[in-house]
Amino acid sequence: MQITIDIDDHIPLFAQLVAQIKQAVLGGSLSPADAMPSIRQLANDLDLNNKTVAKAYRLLERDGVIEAKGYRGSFVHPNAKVNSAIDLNEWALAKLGTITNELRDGGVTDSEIRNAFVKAMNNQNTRDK
Amino acid sequence: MQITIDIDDHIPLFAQLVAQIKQAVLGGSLSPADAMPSIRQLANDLDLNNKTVAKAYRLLERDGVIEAKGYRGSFVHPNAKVNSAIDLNEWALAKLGTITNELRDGGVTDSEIRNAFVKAMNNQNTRDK
DNA sequence: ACTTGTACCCTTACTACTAATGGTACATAT
DNA sequence: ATATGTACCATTAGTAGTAAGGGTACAAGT
Repeated sequence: MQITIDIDDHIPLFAQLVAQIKQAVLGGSLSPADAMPSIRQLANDLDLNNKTVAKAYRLLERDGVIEAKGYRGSFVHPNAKVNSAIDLNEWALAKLGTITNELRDGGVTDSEIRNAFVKAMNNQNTRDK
Repeated sequence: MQITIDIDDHIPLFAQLVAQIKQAVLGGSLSPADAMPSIRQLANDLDLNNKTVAKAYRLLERDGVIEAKGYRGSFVHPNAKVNSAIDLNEWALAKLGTITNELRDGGVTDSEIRNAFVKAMNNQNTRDK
């Protein structure tokens, strides 16, 4: 597994990590059940902060690419290859692109769309609390 | 038509104006074909900036509550009463609330939803240019 | 001349995110 | 003891939106 981080890139560091690890899985250089380097280890190797790597790992686990097993470390998920091909962000982008188009076509202002969006997000937050 | 503006209210001034004018239409104190005060006139009366009133009028016209007739002034729209009951913002809120709920249930992070949203808005902008 | 809506220019103050960093601490195991 | 993922506390700097105000100008018509 080779990972190169470009701190001058406009893509966030954690996102570069996530993308490259998914690529490694898809390319076969990472296989299911392989042990991942520990968060602290990888952060040290790549000269990143623990938090940045931890964030990437958290997202990777949510996406079913790796499995965190507490003190035993993290491992490549059994279904990693399939799950790496699924892009939640693209899904979100497509979904949101569809309605924002619909709203704009309906005459709703960009400002109003943005306002309604933050309201929608806040409603969910208070609902969950 | 009585309008009271509360500058200490958290609701934006232009929004207070829009809401109260719609209320006046629904309540019957403003009827179709009635002449609206001019933007500058109303701004003066309510001690608001021209821009604030102009923004309210722009939104009211888009909603089909008033009709702007250039140098002749603005008038209450023939279908004002029906159109005043339609709330584009509520429609937008409902639409966006549905999608954001769906995305959150799908495991997408709030941050990711927000990022995808701004991306979706930007895509539309570049598409329109 | 005067008023109408409208369209630009720009500025101010505010709000709310984001990414990233740093530090501390915890339970769970070996 | 040591290492694991994880969960808090916090700050810094940057981005991007908002509402509102100020000014200037225009064409269209009276």
